[in-house]
Amino acid sequence: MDHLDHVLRQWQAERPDLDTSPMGVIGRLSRASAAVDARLAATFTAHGIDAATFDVLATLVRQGPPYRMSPAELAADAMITSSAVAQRLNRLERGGWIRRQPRPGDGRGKLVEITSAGRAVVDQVLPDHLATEESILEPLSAGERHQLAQLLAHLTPST
Amino acid sequence: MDHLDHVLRQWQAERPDLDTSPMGVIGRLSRASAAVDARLAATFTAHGIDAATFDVLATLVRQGPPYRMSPAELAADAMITSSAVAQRLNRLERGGWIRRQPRPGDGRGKLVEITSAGRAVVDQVLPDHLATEESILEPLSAGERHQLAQLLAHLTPST
DNA sequence: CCAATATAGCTAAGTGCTTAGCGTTAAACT
DNA sequence: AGTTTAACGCTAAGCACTTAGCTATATTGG
Repeated sequence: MDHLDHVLRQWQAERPDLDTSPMGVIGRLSRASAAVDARLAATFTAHGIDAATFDVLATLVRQGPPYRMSPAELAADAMITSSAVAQRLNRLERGGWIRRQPRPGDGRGKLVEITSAGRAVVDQVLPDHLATEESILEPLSAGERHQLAQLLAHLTPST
Repeated sequence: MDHLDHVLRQWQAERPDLDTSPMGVIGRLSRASAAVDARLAATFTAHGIDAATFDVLATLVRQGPPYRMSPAELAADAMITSSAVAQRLNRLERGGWIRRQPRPGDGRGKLVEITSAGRAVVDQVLPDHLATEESILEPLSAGERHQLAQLLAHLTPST
């Protein structure tokens, strides 16, 4: 009897003419995501950064050498606007974690490169971050995790 | 081969020393939630409102008569701060969708009551909203929906 | 070739949240 | 009873995003 059970019961009493069952799934998805975000944020705060910072730095690291991406690629990867990327990069550049370089052969473009300080942040935070994710998933068996990932993939068209 | 498969492959190449598999589940959860939110938002926009507005009005309606809640209850239900609730209520009150009344017997408290105009908004939007949710879940069978809800509930401690 | 259009990245302004802190009323403690 | 502490709802300020629109460079099409 979680929160969504209560919500569905209320709807059933107030609007018995409607099939409100989809709310049970979508509502739990929304609340699970918010709960997970909150737990991840705590780890980032403990390391003096936030999720947006880690997101950009980790995305650059996982590209492998030479650890460079265009702002547009970063935007697509993080599912945010190019404007939001520009503002994130301003902060990260002020902090000395990334550098902007001109893109060879295209005077419009830039390449974002992580600095050694930025690499160090990822090296320090990543193990803790993974441990937090692992502890979030602790209630699920390996099979259940796989099953959950599969089901979620069906809700995410073409990303 | 979705986006998360690609991400995991990158991590495997760059940091084979770490078990990055939890990212596959948590990442898909995050992206699925974002994708769902975007689809829901489109329906709300089509009706000239946003998710926050619908959230408050629908929460009041599903309480049943007399459709009243305290701001604190609204905050707990929506998982936002009481400050955010106060600002949402300011907008909704300006729009004529809710009323604030003093709480009998407690000079500190208030009771938020939905107006007939607010009820009308929910009556108009709710069927479309449910249709959108249904279409989001369309790739999943009834059994899979139930399974997904169960798995998500395990990730959401005590809400 | 060169004008028209598209692309890349950015700033400015607007929005809705959070944190911090206020005034008011209720409850708890001596 | 009177003082302290807690609870309630709110505003002010700060923050990270969005949308709108800018400049500069590339590409397309007559």
